[in-house]
Order: sequence, then C-alpha cells, then structure tokens
Amino acid sequence: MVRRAHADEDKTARRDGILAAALSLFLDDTRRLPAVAAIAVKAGLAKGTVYLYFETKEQIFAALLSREWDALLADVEISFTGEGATRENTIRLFIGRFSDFLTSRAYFLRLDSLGYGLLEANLPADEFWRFKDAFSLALGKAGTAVDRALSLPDRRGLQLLIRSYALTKGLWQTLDLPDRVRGDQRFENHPLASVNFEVELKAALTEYWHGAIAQQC
Amino acid sequence: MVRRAHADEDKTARRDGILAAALSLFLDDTRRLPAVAAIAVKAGLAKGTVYLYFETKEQIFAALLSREWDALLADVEISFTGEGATRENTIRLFIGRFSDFLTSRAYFLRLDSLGYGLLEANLPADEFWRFKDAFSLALGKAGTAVDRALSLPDRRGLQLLIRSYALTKGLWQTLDLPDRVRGDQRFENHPLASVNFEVELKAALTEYWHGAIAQQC
Amino acid sequence: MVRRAHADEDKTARRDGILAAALSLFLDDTRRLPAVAAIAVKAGLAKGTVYLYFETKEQIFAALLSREWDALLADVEISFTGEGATRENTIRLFIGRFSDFLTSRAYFLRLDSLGYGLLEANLPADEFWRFKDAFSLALGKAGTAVDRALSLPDRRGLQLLIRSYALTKGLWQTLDLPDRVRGDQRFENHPLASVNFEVELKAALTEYWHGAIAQQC
Amino acid sequence: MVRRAHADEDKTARRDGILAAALSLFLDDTRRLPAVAAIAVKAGLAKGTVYLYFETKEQIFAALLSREWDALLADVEISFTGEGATRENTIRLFIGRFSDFLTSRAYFLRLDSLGYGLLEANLPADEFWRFKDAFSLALGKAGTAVDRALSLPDRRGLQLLIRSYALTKGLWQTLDLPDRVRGDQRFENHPLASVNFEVELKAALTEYWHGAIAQQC
DNA sequence: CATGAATGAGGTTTCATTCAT
DNA sequence: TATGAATGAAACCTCATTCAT
Repeated sequence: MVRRAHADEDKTARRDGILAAALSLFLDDTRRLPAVAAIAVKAGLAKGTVYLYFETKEQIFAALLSREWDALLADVEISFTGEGATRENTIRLFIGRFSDFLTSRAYFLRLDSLGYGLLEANLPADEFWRFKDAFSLALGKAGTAVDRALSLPDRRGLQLLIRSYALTKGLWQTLDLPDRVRGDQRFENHPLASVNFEVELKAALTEYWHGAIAQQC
Repeated sequence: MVRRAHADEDKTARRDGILAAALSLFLDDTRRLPAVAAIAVKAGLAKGTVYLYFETKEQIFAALLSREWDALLADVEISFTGEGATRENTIRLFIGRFSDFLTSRAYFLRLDSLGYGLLEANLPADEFWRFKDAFSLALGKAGTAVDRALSLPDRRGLQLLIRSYALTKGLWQTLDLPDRVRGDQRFENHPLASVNFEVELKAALTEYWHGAIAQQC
Repeated sequence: MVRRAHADEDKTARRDGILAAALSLFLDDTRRLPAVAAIAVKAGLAKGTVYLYFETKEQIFAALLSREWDALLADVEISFTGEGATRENTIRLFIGRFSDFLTSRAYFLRLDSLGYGLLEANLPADEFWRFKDAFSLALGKAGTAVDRALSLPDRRGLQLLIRSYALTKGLWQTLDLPDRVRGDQRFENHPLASVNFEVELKAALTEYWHGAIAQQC
Repeated sequence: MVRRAHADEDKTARRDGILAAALSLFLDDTRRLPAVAAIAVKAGLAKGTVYLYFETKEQIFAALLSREWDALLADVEISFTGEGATRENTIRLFIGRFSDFLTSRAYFLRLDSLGYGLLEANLPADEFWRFKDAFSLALGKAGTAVDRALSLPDRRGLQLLIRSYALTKGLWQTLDLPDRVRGDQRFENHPLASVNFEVELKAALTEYWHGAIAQQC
C-alpha cells in the first residue's frame, strides 16, 4: 500500500511520479503512447490512482509536453535577454543553447512529433485549449524577446522561432531512425548514415538565421 | 465475386485500385490510417483480397509514399537540370516548383508525417529496405543534380535538400491544424491563426537557401 | 470539515441528509442509481462519511424505499378505516387516495421498479430481512384493515392489495417511457402514445376491484 | 476452430447459438446482463465473433425479447381467433394459454423486467425503434383480434391486453424472489411465502377480466 | 485468385469500498 | 467522527490478420 498523498506537496510528488513513469515508458517505444496500466505499474500505483491525477491518458502526455515547451521557451527567452552582445553573438548563443536543450532532452522532440496526431485526437477540448493557450503565451513572450534583442519589427521574432522549430522538428524526424534501422548493415550506404542530429541541427539553424537576418538588412 | 486478375496488368490494376482506395480514405481523416476493412470495401474487394497484394496495412501506405517521393524528387531534379540559368534563378525556380508540388499534393506531407511513426512500426524488414533504398537512390540522384547545377561540392546538394525538406515538413506539421481547431473561436488569438502554409513555406525556404548559399561564397 | 455528529439527533439529521441527496440525484436519472461520490458531494460530506451511515450503496435506497412503503401502506390503511361508508365508496376512496399518493410521489414507483433487481443484489442479509419484515408487518396491517372494512375473509385484503400494487407497478413500467422516447417523432404512432398513467391507473384499478369484489358475492 | 458459417442457414444457427448462450447465462443471474466474454465462451466462439452477429451487447437481449414478444402475442391472437366460443370461454382460454406460456418461459418476464432500464439505456436508437415498431405491430394485431372476438369497441382489446400484461409483470416482480430468499428460514412468516405465481396469475387475471368485461355491459 | 467468417489481444475508464490520517 | 486517497475488478468494443471454403 502506497503512502497516501494528503499534503499538496505530496500530491505534486505523486503527479510527478506518474509523469516520470509515463515518460520512461514512452521512451521505450516512441511510436505509441504506453498503456495506462503500464504507467501505473511503473509508478507503483493502481490504475485507478492514475485517474485521480489525470482525467485521460492523453492529458498525462499533454502535461509532459507543456512542461517542456515552457522550459524550452523560457530558455530561448534567456538567450535573447543578455545585454550588450552583438546581433551575431546573440544568434550564435541562441543556436547553441537551443541545440543543447533539445539534444539533452531528445524525448521532447519525439513526444512533440507524436503529439501532432495525438493531442488533437483524444484530448478533451477544454484541456486542449488550456494547453494551446499556455503555449501561445510563452511563444509570444519569447518572440517579443527576440524582437527586442535584435531590433526586429513586431512579430518577426515569432516568425523566426516558428521556422526554427519547424526546421528542428523536421530534421529530428528525418534523422531519428529506430535502432533496428541504424544497426542494420544495409543502412551503411544510406545518405543519412553519417549524419548526426546535433551537428546537423546547428549547421542548418546557422544557415537559416544567416539567410533570415541578412535579408533584413 | 470480382473478376480474377491473372494477367500481370490486371494485377497491377487491382493493386492500384487498392492504393487509390487507401489514399481516398486517408484523406477523409489524416489523423489515422483507415481500417483495412474500409479500404477493401472502397476498392470493391474482400478484406482477404487486399492481403494478396500487400503483406500488411502499412505496406499499402509505404507504397503510396514511395510513389510520391519518386515523383517529388524527379520534379526536384528537373528544377536543377535546366541550362543556362543563373544560380539565383535556379533556386527560385526550385522553390516555386517544390512549393507548388507539395501544396498541390498536400496528402503527401500528411502521409509522410504519419509515416514517421509508421514505417518503422509494422513494415516487414525486406519491404522496409526496398523502400529506403529506392528513396536513397532518388535522393542521391537529385542531390547530384543540385551539386552540378550550382557547382557545389560533393554531397552538399543532398544536404540542402534534406534540410529543405525538414523545414517543409516541420512547417506543415506546425500549420496543419485540424478544422475543429481552426474553426474554434478561441483560435483567433493564436499566433498561428493568420499564417498560410504556402506563403510561409516559400518565405522560409527562400531565407534558408539565401543563408545556405551565401555561406558558400 | 463538517461539524461532527455526536448526539443521536445529529446523526439522524446527517442520515436524512444523505437520503435526501440520494433521492434528489436519483430523480435526475431514474435509470440507474447515482454514484456514492455524487451522493456525498450533494450531501456536503466526504465519500467515507456516507459509509459511516450506510453499509452499502443499496442500503441507502432500501431505506428510502422502506420509508415510502410505510407511508403508502399507512395511507392505504386510512382509506379503509373510515366509518359508515358503503363498500363501493370505500373502494372508490381507496383508489383515489392510492392513485394520488403514487402520482404525487412518482419516484417511489421508479425506485421500487429498480429495486426489483436491486435489493436482491447487494443488500447485506440482515438489512434485507429487516427491510422485508417491516414491509410484511405494514402490509399485513393494511390487509387486515381491508378485511375489516369490507367484511372479507381472512387474508383476502392482503391479496387484493398485492394484486392492486402489481397492476400499478406493471402499468408504471409500461408507461414510464423516457423523455427521449416520448419526444421522438417515431413515437406518435405507438399504441402507448396517448395513454396517461394516472387516468389509466384509476381505470384499471376500478376494473380490477369491480371484478374482484363482484366475485365475492 | 469453429466451422465457418457461410450459408445463410449456418449463420442463423450461429446467431441462435449466441442467443441461447446469452439466455442461459442471463438465467444464472437475472440481475445483470452477462458479459459478452462469457457469452462468447458459452457459445464456443471468440468474443469478436459475437460482434459479427450483433452490434452491441444489448442488441442480443433485444433480439431475445423481441422473439418472445412475437411468440407471446401470436399465442394471444390464437386464443382470440377460435370460432363459436362464448365470450366467457374465450376469456378463460386466453387466461389459461397466457399463463401457461409465461410460466413455461419464465425467463421472458425476467428479461422484460430488466429490459425496462436496459433497452432504453444502451440500445442504439435505430435498433431501439425497430424493436418498438415490431412490438407495436404485433400488439396492435393482437388487440384487434380481441376486439373482434369479444365484439368490443375499437382499441378496447389493446387496453385489456396492456393492463393484463401490466398485472402479470407486476405480479412476477413481486413474487420472483431469489432462491436465497425463498430458502431462508425467516421467509416462512412472510405474506408472500405461500403464493404461487401461476395460481396467483390466473386468479388475478380472472378477476380483472371479470371486472373489465362486466363493466362493458 | 477471391472471399469473408473467425480470431483474440489490447486498452480505457468507472466506481463501490477500504483504510490511513 | 470525518476525510478523501488508493484500490483494482470489471466490461466493452475494435481491427489487423489468418485461413477454411
């Protein structure tokens, strides 16, 4: 029998435990959301208990995603809030932090990639919009920080961020091949065989921002 | 009972009928792959018959995707095979054709986006590699055409194409919101509300190639 | 935290509060018993508290039913305790009061109809027999009153009451169609469309007693 | 592996097998509908196979009920189609056949009693109305036969049948106590202890028809 | 070749009841 | 007494795939 979580902090801990269990199982197989039963077992709880903390399975992953988006965008904002750096250095800093963040939390991209056909599908409408709204807010804030740091016209920073993330996500999906594939001998001749995500991401983002900012001049 | 397909051309026709049915149903709801039963009915066949032509459901969609990839890359190759154009015009031509192709066959991006978590999943290994190999070949060929047209170092064209497609796919996934979302009043304030995919795609690609090619100099 | 009920009268009040909440929720949807959680909320208590007053959910509804049966049978007894009326008038009085009582407390019939598959099910044995015994007692008393009022042989009144109630309950179940059905256009042609419960009940009871008493002669 | 039912008659047989299994399990515990899994096992089939023959679980029981209603009402019609009998004899014949039918197929009353809160709940609307319509038709036909046989005004036969059935159903529910109760020692003093359904039903119906027809005069 | 009946694993959610606090 | 967190059984239905006909 599990210790009962009465205090708010205990509840938060329990919730976090469920999130951690869900994430861990998701990473074992990123092509589908794990079963609630499996999440419960992993979290050391009964199935019903999970439903005390989340209304649906999708809500668990939406919470995970939301948390990561907030962290990512906060991190982006930091990149663009430093004082006295040149435009070029600011961008270089951003690309570095952005790549590091995503490389160190690769599950985020996997989750987001799956989320495309997922949140929309089974998330209760209200929860969906709460999720969207939190995202919009953070995205808008980060965009504004970009505008200010680089003296860009209104909403241009937002555009740059959206395109950067699109590029990132697309690269990830192209390069995140399953181990079964990467390990296969037949993969050696494939054009993607020698490409590393982090290196590729930095290079591609650098190119993109180079073109995007140059055009401003 | 359907007329039996003995001759090879009859078999090909039947196979194509299944593909057409599958595609048509997929377009009705691009969030999930249609059921085999539905495909069979739409194709005017029995469920079992579908399995005479494809080993798994995923194979049907891999075949569709493969067909489209070939067409897309062939089209790309054409963009880069014209004679006597300036580098800038060639790139402009490419971006135009590329955007047009994808905008006119939007299902390709939807299918490919789903494919990410799909081909890896249930495709028999042999079929998977046949698919991958065909893709590599066409991609390599197109990349070479880019190298030649723009006088780029070996494999640089390949890189540019991969990154361009990553950007494209990422943008698509970001902007392809379900009608239920786009129609919702709460969407009006969202940063993505006013963004059009085709416009966005052209602008982003232009920026990217601008930066990528400028760096070459 | 609710004020604790130590005194007996406080406990009775709390118990009554639970009964009231249960009844109110049952009336919202008479096709199923409300959830204990809902009853608790409605009563302003925690789920666990409900179980301090009732052993099972069914017990709550058995208590409600028991209360109503007592009231009904007491009312029946009154109909048959008036002095100096003719046999015919006494019966007419009974039918009138009986119909009025049941029409004004329609939930009783609904509850009793559900009860059929309910009391048998999850009621603890002791509680079940307490319930049955109270019922037998009241029924026996009412039956005796009928015997006396109409000068009938022993236990004949009991029989008449049982049959009358059977007729009542059967009619109720036949005529208590859900709004969704009554509102449906397809219902217009149905033989039951134009039948009103109260009218039907009085007519049917009148016919039955007419036949039953006439045969006595 | 079960022999596959391709011919129509084989399919009907399979369907009947499912119905028989469902009924048999229902009789084991008449307070709830058996699980589909259990029905499948009993029928010697896989769960999925049951769903090839019925869309929902409720549909199985609706089919069962529908079949019985048709049989009952057809039987009623026969009672009232004989030639040259006196009114009294006709009624006596009806009551006898009606009681015999229901006594010999007691599960019908149990099923119908449960159906009250059942068909309405989970039966798909279309199926529900198909069921209702078949019932209305048969009921109307039987009612007309009564009118003709007894020279009653239009729709009076229908009324008599509805009331007779209401009485029957109510009696059944009052008297169909679970074995656990009938077997209990504490039941001996109960007013219902000595009542037999069949005897009671005949007596009550006789009284009712006596009163109902006498009033016509 | 074509059919379509049969399979059965797989996953979500509800809710009465218990019991630690 | 009161609470409400935790439990876990229970049940429906879908659908990719197989294989007897």
